[in-house]
Amino acid sequence: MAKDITGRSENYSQWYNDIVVKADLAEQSPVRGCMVIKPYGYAIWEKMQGILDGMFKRTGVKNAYFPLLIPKSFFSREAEHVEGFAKECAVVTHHRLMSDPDGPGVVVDPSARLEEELIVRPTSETIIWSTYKNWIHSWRDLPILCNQWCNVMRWEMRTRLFLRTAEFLWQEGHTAHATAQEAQDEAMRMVQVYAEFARKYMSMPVVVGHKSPNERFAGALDTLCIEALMQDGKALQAGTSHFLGQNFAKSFDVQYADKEGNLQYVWASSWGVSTRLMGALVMAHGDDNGLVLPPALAPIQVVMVPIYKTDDEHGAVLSEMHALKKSLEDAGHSVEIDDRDTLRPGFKFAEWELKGVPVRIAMGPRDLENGTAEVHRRDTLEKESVPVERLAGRVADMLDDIQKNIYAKALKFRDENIVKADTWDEFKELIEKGGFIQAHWDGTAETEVKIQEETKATIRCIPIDSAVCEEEGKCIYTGKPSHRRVLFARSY
RNA sequence: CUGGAUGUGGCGCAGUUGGUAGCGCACUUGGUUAGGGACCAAGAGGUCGAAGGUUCAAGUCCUUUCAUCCAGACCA
Repeated sequence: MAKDITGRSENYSQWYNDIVVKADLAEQSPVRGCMVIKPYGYAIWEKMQGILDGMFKRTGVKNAYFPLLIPKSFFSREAEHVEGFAKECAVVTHHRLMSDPDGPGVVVDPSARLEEELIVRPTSETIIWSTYKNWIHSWRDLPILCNQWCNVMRWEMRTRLFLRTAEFLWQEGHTAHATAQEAQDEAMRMVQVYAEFARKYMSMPVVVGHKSPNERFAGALDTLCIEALMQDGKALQAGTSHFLGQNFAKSFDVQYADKEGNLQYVWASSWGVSTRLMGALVMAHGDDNGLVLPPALAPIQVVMVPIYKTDDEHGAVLSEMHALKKSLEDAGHSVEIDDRDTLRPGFKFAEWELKGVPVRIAMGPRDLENGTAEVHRRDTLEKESVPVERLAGRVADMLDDIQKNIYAKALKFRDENIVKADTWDEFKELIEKGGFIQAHWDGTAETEVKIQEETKATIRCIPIDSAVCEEEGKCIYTGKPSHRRVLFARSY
């Protein structure tokens, strides 16, 4: 009911929601548009955080934390930036509650109105740049490479768990540099970090590219992104990295004295990924049995299910399992023994599959007799009987293989769904099938908007790492000359 | 804000021409089971989104209102 790109798609939302809820990742909170991330889901996010954080730090980035609330006036400074966000924000207007004079409960104390409203951050550029002003005086203070892990809030009209929620968790990096080149390099470096993370750890292929001017982040001169293809044929923007030029430096008056003693505005980049990556993970690999987690991000990589009838058998299986667990843990795997005695094995099998645990080991009296264990892998659903002494090695190989296999599978899927369109009719037909379409575009915003209006397709990116796109041609919509193909898709 | 739909135990739903609420799952207890989502028995749980109206009688009809979901506008 979930996957193939040709048929359904109406059921896909349902499938996605089911998995997110049933696999214990998250649920809707009573507050409209907000989300409760449950322990199992959060454990995956923590793994993502840990890996990304390490990758950032290896490039010299340091973590910091800036306030949740931003004075409204800060948003009046950078006109272009404000255009992008100001409309859909939560605003704090009062600072005190009082008992309701007309009954039980509390009301907002009208006398506690703030002189200046505070905005719940939709992103932190403004507060960070107003702070950077104090940090930056000389060329010796640069570059500044800061990241923060935090929550942000955007008052979205329609929300979907992980993919679009009013409040979400993310990291936002904000860097300040002496030269345009350095800031551009930083933006490029970070989008490559995101691409590596997606490919290596999430086992999710991505296309790296530039956003068209229309799709650019408000206030940016260039926006780089990674775009992934979901199993229903829609694209998902999984991370962005912006070259901000001197816009914020000028708005917040951040200047430094260069080696010659001249005052210069600094150059900026910002970059971020969010809990949306969780949604990407679900949609990139999930199947009809539930979630499929890449071993690198699975909170539990191996789950063991004991099978027994009598107490004696239970004890024997369990002691064998504890020994195996130890050897697997010594090899660096995270292992859990599911010893809940109220549930039957079949139920546990189904439940752990739903949660996407990569490898399952079942052991029962039969195995004890033979000195084996039944090993099951989540990605292919194949079972094999493995002698206990070879188990540790087999599991290590299998985890490795799953990580690679689901990448290969996702890559194959994506490559099968990147097609070229050379005429407008062809384009309109292909876009209905889903997937990425490589097509020529005349480079104008008007054409882009027209194409979107007629087909709901947007330019996902102008790829930087695809030689196929470099060629002369004619815009599919206007017929005007074009020097390269760009990537179109319908998207989340 | 525009268009469509839905509100009934924790979840998913049924409820006919109005007659005073029922099913599945989950839950509790006891037992039998256990190598792919067990079964039997007993039990607990709802003033049917809210307010008002029609009627001898409203989950059902009428009015108002609120909420949620889907499709748009906005967006990572």
